[in-house]
Amino acid sequence: MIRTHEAGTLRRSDIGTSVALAGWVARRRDHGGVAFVDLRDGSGIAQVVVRDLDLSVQLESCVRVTGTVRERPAGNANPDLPTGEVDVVADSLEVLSRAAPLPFPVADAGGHEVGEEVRLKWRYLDLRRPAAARLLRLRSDVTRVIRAVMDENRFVDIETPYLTRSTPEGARDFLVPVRLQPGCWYALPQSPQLFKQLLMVAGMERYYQIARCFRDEDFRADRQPEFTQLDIEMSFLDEEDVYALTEQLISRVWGTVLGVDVPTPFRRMAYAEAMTRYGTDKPDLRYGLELADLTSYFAGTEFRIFAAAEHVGALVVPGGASYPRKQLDAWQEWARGRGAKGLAYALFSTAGVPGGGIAKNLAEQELRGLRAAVGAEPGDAVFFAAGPRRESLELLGAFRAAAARERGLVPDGRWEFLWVVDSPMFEPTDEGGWTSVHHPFTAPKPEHEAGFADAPGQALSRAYDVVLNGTEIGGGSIRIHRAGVQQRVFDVLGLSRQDAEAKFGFLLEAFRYGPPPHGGIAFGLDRVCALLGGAESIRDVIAFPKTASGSDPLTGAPTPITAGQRRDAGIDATPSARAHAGGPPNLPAGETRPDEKR
RNA sequence: GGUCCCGUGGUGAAGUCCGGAGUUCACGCCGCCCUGUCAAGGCGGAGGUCGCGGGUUCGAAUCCCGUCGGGACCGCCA
Repeated sequence: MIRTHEAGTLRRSDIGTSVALAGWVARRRDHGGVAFVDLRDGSGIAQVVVRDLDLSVQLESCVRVTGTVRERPAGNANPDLPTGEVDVVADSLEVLSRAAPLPFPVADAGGHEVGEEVRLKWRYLDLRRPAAARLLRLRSDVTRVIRAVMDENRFVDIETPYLTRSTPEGARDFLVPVRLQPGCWYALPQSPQLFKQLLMVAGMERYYQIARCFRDEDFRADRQPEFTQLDIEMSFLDEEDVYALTEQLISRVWGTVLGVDVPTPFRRMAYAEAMTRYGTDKPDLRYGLELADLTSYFAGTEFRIFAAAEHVGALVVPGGASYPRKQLDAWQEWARGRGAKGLAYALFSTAGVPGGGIAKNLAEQELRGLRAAVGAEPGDAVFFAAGPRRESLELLGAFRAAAARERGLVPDGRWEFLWVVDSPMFEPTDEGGWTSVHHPFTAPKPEHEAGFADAPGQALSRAYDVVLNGTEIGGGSIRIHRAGVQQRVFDVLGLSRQDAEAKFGFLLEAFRYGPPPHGGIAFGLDRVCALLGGAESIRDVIAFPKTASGSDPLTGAPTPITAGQRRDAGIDATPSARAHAGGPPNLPAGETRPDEKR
């Protein structure tokens, strides 16, 4: 090594030692006769004292310094630095490589944020900043703990293909042309779902993988076209085995990475209860603010909007009576942005009397009992949503989260884990049919196994989601392992035998050979790391993330291809009859083969 | 596919609503001064197609239309 010590490790005990350091010039303070250089390497920063040496070097140049560790003169220690009691008096300073003028300040001078696009274009400079580098190191800590726990539980780490065919998730696939079979395409996996089930048929019993997944859908702050799952599948298990393993994993990760003690077991809540109390299937339990159901309270009301509604829900906003007009209008605008007509409200005066908003539309005795009915205090505001039950609940659920943020009711440093269980197997489609809430291989609860086909809307599944602070960080299910049950699910989904065969015939074939009862779970590793690190976006925990339009400012990807590449890849080729006969084409879910349409 | 916000020297912002000379602030950069700073300090200086195109106007960073890029959200992502 060309250095003897790491800069951030120097302490009083090193005083008197001759050292060689190598790193980057983070900052320079030149007093003429004496100058100070903050030398940064991966371990931290040490101050180098330079006299009579050439310092004419751009910040962020890479340098090697030799010198002696000295105690700083009395009164000159810097308590903000771990190395602040010492400095290195340089006797040589060698420029290993010069830096060009910087596109943005790497050391956070001025305290201002740098635009994300600029940081991503020079991501390698961005990552020199300790705050950015910290998140990648944290991610590495997380995966190390995960692998340790999975190993202790005798799980087998197995890689599955990235060049494959469509899996049954509902998202669009990324496609890869196949030169050797012009006109044929691989799909990148949306998850290893089918492969891990095949591995259970294969008798691997305990599988896990930290797997890249690909989905060609629009972005969000917590979505990227490629993202990472911790993917787990087990044979001969029931839900409790998944819960126990998950809780062990999470408490170890939180304990090791953050030093936080996560109590187990986690709370559990039925899907229906979560929807009713919080208006979402991933409630944030760091604060109260539960929804109120006023449907029966307003059963006989003269107020048409409430009288006509299937459901009248309400949310009390503490202190909301003092909202200025502007804020009340902003909430209306917020609701319209979510496709609602608005958010009716009433304000409780300090005497507890409701007024404002829709109060004038309500009868005397309705107003009199309102505060007790919704559980409001004087000075609070109550907001109403009336309409179809699910829509009303979801609007209030979203409003609950927004209002909690706006009111400052979301506490820092709390980790509220929750299992959401007993979710429905199916939900209605716009076309009047049914679609899987989870995926088509999710087993029904035993009490719904016989009758789920007769009342698909009532059937509950053996699916489970882990929710943390209002974010879904993982989900999975016990799978169907019996052909008859699987066939009845396909029937409910309106999937013909032919379609089922075309989409995942290879899985059904595998299930003819004694598949074990099995199930599993997958965690969104990027989200987990973002939450652990306090990052605002999963982009911050990905080394080289993409922007919202899917481009990478650093490499410039994606790029057009040349005519030659296009020809070689066989993009425009018609698949040969032989290739076509080799198997059904990669088709998006819900579409039939072109030849079946005729 | 839709809604909203943003785009101004290298960086971050103000200026835009209400048109009047590229104006301002902080950081960075260049030069000079400075022997204990740590966001060092002082003095001086350079640096801008106001994302791009079109329109309105005597005159556009500012108003209008379009477009590109970034971000947030809805749809979508089981």
